[in-house]
Amino acid sequence: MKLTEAKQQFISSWGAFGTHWGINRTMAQIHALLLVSPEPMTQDDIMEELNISRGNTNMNIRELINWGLVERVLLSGERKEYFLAEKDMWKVMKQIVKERKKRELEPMLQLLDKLADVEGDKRDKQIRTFVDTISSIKKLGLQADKTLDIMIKADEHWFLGTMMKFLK
Amino acid sequence: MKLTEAKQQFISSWGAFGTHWGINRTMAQIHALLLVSPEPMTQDDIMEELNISRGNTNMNIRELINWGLVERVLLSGERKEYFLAEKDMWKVMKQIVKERKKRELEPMLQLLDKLADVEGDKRDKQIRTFVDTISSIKKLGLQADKTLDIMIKADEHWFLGTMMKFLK
DNA sequence: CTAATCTTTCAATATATTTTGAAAATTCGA
DNA sequence: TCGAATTTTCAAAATATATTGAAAGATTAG
Repeated sequence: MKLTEAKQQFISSWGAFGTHWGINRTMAQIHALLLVSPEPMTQDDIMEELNISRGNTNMNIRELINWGLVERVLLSGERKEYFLAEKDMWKVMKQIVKERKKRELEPMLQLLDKLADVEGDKRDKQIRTFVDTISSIKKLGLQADKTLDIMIKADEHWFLGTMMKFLK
Repeated sequence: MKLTEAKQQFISSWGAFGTHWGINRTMAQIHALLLVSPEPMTQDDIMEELNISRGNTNMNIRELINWGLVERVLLSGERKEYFLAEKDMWKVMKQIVKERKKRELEPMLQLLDKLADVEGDKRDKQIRTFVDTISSIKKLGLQADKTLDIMIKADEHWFLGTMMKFLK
């Protein structure tokens, strides 16, 4: 397969993939494009390559920067901004995990805390089921929270190596 | 907090949560409702409780069944179908992981395999970056695949116990 | 300071997804 | 087998989300 075709396929699949994870197609496509680009790219480069509008490009680059996946680069002597994606996929994964944990898991755990102490007779079946469900979700959530925290801090080799030994 | 309010909040947040994970709001809400319901419920019960149409209810219940999160229950002497959610959250999580792995991770790994052998001079910077990126995504993906497989087969106590030892 | 270049915003538009509800299909008791 | 009860389907409508592009805002070279 030729590079151009492979690149197209990668960008398009990464985009489709993103939509399953609550990330919009364009954001994922820009990310994919920058991931396989050896050099930093400008907004215009990206617009042209993906055939999308200036506004759309701008918004989604910004979002990628918020997620910590892309950084602005200033090339000396150039007026334009260039954009560069983090290429170390372990770091990329940790960054995504970190953000999603902050944006989703942590608020959910807070909510579960509030919901856990519902009033009423604990012998009531409705109440008991509610409390039990909430508390088992919370237990699993806390477990995940801890595990992810360690992963976020970990070095790739240590983490994967140790993990593999344990899970064998 | 009263049970009714707590339930409302749980259902509504679980729905919002779902949308961040590529699951539609209604499907997540029905799941939440069934998770905290001690008894199996009928389609009509669900429609009424969530104020949604018959068609919508039916479609999403079926989708939950496809995901293996809800099962049909026939109560003796009753014509109607009842629906019951798996309450063991460890099993629920394993089931979700299993399905997403099959639907998303595995196809992605297949694609990466195809993309990995792009033609061309490996000294070309474009090609090298492409190949390197693809192969490091693949490496991480395979790692995840293995880990998730172990988790899917694992018993909760063994898995969490091992994790905890590992993470200390 | 000015003008050219570049970036950001956002209302309007386009697209995609979800929901409805009525009709068709199925199921099952009598 | 009939017909009432129940489930399923799916085209149309409603809603939600993403995209455009032109205008406004910001930045910097000269």
